[in-house]
Amino acid sequence: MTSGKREILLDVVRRSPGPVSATEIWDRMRRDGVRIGIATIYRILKHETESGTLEPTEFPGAQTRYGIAGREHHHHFLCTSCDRAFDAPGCADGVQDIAPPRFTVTSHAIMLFGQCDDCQTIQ
Amino acid sequence: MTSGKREILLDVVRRSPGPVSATEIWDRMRRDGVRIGIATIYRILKHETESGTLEPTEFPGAQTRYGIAGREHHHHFLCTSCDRAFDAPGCADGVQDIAPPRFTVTSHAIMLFGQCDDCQTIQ
DNA sequence: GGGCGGATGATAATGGATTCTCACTTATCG
DNA sequence: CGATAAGTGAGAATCCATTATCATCCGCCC
Repeated sequence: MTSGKREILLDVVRRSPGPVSATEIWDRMRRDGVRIGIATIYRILKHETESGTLEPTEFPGAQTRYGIAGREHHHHFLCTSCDRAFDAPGCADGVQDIAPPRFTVTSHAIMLFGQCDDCQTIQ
Repeated sequence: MTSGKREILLDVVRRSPGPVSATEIWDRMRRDGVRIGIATIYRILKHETESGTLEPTEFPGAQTRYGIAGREHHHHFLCTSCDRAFDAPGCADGVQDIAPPRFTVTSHAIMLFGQCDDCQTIQ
């Protein structure tokens, strides 16, 4: 059950600069020569999410991406050129203050869009 | 082409406290006694978006919602009880400062989650 | 080696949002 | 009124992410 593929998958996530989607993981693993099906990717992702190792992040109009769980509060940057997600450390002051009066805020998400360093040198 | 339904739809959007989805508009219009199909809703939404009257906003794991375009910079609150979206005026200081070094930020989105005023009195 | 159970891959199935199709209605204008 | 064009509704079709199915494979114990 604790197969090698699970560890390889986790390594892919750990080495990524931000959360990755099932198909991104799939592509990466196959490119690395690992023979694996998309179903297994989803199986491992589900399992690791339930066991608290991975943490899903939903992006608007995109697949769910997964990152290592339990890290410091942070947000995300989405490159509109290469469509990759990156972690953005920290937060912004007064984020929750913009909520309408009498609303209770339990969590929040900040998403930045633009060009990552790779993409702006190329473009 | 400038049918009455188009104006009714726009009124539904104008009167909403935040962006609304195609099905929310559909439900509302039918409840108001308007006989309309979901296809027409999507047709109008597409047309008004292209003509710059409406502005789509994508929410993580939810349908696209539409609001009146061209208003002041603002963000959104999503009530996790009734699943409605609300406009949240203003912004937070230093939002873009959390981007990784050398990244170019072209836009950003802040999403707050929690209970709207209606839902917290009920629950 | 044989057999058993869990893991796996290919692919079919599902679910939900959106778009397409097409027959039918409505508007326009002479 | 009559004819043509535009608008519309119902439902089929599509698209995509995710899940289910099931035959096969692999490791392990006897």
